[in-house]
Amino acid sequence: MREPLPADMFDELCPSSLNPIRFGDKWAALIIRCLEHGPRRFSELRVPLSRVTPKVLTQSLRSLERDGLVRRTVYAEATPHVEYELTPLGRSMLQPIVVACAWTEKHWDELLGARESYDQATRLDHAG
Amino acid sequence: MREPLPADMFDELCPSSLNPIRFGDKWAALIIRCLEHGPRRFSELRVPLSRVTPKVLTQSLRSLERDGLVRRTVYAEATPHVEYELTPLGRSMLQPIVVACAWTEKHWDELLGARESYDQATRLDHAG
DNA sequence: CTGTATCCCATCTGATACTG
DNA sequence: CAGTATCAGATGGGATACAG
Repeated sequence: MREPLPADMFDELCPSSLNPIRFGDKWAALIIRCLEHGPRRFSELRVPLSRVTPKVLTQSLRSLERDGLVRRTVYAEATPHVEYELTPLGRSMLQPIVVACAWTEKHWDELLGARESYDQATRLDHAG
Repeated sequence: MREPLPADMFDELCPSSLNPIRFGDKWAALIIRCLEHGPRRFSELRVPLSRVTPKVLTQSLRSLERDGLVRRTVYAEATPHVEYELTPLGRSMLQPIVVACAWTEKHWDELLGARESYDQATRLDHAG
């Protein structure tokens, strides 16, 4: 039995919307990291990605499948289900993702600080 | 006198629209690489980025400036001009960018092949 | 030279409800 | 369980023209 994915796997502030580094669409990198340790079912992915609607999650998975990064397998058994897993190509993408995430993590404060300063200066500009 | 940037610096097929790895907006990574070897003027950047309209180029530069990745300097001399250059933070981003670009370059064919196969299979699906 | 102003369209993302 | 359908909003990007 594999480990369930934790619901708090991703910080609410972490999604790619604030992260300047993006791999494909908004959730692609997070999905790939969810698949790092083996195949996952759709419902499993929904746990850590609870803020993603099923429609968007499907979209994103299809896009990853299209790029050959993820393989989708349907099991038409008594309890039918679907599993997603990384292809070798998808797995190879973990390296640049990890490097990028490490950069972001390391410079997160610097980044937020810069934005704050810039926005404040801009506001003052527009006011005065 | 610094080297002018070549007009064919970027392949038409290369822009981030096809590249699944993105750093910020569509042109951010390309801009950062344009600034790798020193400051550049707006008009200089327009040469290799000829497919980017001035409005969008400005937008993207502002966004990079906001994130503290690029510094903008105005020279109000007889011939006024503006120079953009990487901050240390921006320079540090070169590493993840280079890693990501290396990945994309290495797996480009694989990626395009996967898309083609997927699209073809999808078309057949919808036809038959 | 270094941008801005408008207008517009495409894409992405999301909310909500529904289905084989 | 694993999605799809529909509608809507936000955002990004681009064309074109103009300005300090």
